Amino acid sequence: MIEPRTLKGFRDHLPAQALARERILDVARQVYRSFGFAPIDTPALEYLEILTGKGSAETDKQLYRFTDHGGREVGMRFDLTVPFARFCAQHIASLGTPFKRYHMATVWRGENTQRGRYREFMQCDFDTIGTTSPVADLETVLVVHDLLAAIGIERFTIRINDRRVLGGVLASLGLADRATDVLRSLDKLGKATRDAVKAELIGHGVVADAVEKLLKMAELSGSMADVLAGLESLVADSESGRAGVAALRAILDGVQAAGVAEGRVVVDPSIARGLDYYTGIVLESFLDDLPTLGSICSGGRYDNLAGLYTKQALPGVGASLGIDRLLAGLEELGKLSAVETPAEVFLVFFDEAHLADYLRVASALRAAGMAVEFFPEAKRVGQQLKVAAKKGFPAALVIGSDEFAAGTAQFKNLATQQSTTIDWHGDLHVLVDAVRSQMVSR
RNA sequence: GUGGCUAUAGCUCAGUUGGUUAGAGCACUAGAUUGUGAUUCUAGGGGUCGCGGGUUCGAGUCCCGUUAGCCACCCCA
Repeated sequence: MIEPRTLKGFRDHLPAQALARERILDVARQVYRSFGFAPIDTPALEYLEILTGKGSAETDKQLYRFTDHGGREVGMRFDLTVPFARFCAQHIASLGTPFKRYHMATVWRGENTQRGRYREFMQCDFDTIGTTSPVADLETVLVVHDLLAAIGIERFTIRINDRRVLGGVLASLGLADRATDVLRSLDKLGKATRDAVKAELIGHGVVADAVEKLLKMAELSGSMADVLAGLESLVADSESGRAGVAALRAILDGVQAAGVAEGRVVVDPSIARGLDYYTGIVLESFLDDLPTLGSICSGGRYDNLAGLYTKQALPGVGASLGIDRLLAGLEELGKLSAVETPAEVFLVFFDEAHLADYLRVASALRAAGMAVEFFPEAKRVGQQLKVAAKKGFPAALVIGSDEFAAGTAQFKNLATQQSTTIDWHGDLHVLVDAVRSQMVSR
């Protein structure tokens, strides 16, 4: 016998989890579409050169790669951004700009696993390309907000910053050439201790005076107005830095105008993001009840998405929801439902002689838009109800020979164990209407 | 990829300085009960002790390796 097992970092999804996943995917699809983003898809496999071209040494290491049967060097996509860049280089001429798309698909990274970190996981990206409008930046933040809210997360925070602010501060400190290292160190504030970050910065050759200024920047706090004012004074001598602060201010004003609750979107000068292609706003979002999980939805603005594949400059802005990390978080917080069925009505198979009647009833309910599971075996009623309750059906419909004779049915609320009698006199329309109203008032 | 912790039934766990045939609760199956999820009672299925070596008269227990999970680094969703 072969031992059944799954690869490290790869997982099976049982119904309870798969239902939760699909629900979030449905919500994401709905929110993206509500802003006019259109769906696309790309292959899981790409020519290796497409994927390795822009990647850092790190992503190259994490790439799943192999030689296919035709001798081609291929790789599995490790994010949705790089394939999208290739996609745009090939198709933007026929799509036109600005172009808004969403893409929800599986990606693979051969890195070490941890809580909320897998080797196979799904990303739900959306991007607006071909425009440098600040409205697109604002809209990106609004989409993330609406998405997390629509998923039903009550406590979350979207943290935004602007690379130009960081760049301005670094330039004024003469650290532009060490930007990546410095930003990565600053990014650890909140996770590592202040002294550890300090030591790391000094290790990067930052002089003590500059270290203090960097920490002062990253630790700016108070009202949003205070933070923005603080940043403004730090970047006073940098034109792009001032532009960055203005952009952040515009986003805060915009989300307020759009009716986003206070505190949901905040400026956090320590948000840098490791990815070095970001050039404007950057954003990360966190579950307030589980900040150590890491960001569940991140993104930002970039100047040139597809420079490796086309001469056409394609600026854009977008973000990505990490649905598997989010699910790991929701599960840890006990916010995932244990329901194992997508159906609402469990139809008990009571009396074998009435099989045809059960099939008619089930069909009528389905035609009316209800999901119905008809139990395939005429086993004991108690057993069938037990199964139904365990799987989380909200309701069961019990119609035995007595009920068929009397033209009635028992509608059983499986959560409260209470039954009500439906008089349908053999008229399926009456039965369907009654079940529907019972489901609603349940 | 580097380092640390962990692994016994479907789940949660017990298992004595190494000593007979590895246990409990819950869950599951059948029956008491051929018309209703509980309770009770009866019977039952299910474990190569993650896997592979080693030490020993004897290993679930000690040692080494390996796989997986978790944690830290790194990076990120």
